[in-house]
Amino acid sequence: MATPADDFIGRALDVVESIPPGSVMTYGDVAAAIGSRAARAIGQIMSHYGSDVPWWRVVRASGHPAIHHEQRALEHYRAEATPLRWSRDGVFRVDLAAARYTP
DNA sequence: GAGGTGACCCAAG
DNA sequence: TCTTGGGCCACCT
Repeated sequence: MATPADDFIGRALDVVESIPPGSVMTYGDVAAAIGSRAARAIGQIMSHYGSDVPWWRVVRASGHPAIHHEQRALEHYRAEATPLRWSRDGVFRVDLAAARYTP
């Protein structure tokens, strides 16, 4: 039976949902997890369907959260004790070395 | 069927 | 550490 998760979108959302609290994955890792390299497509999907998944656990390869959503993501990181690296300008990024989730 | 867009990735300076 | 340029993939109209 073809469940919604069989679609590219469903799989992407399923991977994001599988990320445990306090951990994060990069867009590229999510794309690779479903057998694709469409990191950008993940972002597009998140912008439309991310409302139903912990999108804040998905960050760029540099550790920066979804652009224009940094403040919102920060609230979740602090609530989940996600390891962060702060810059002198008040800019933060996720410490992938400690928070990157590898299934 | 084709083109434009995007919550991106990588390599080099 | 930051910036620039090019490339890849999937979605939407």
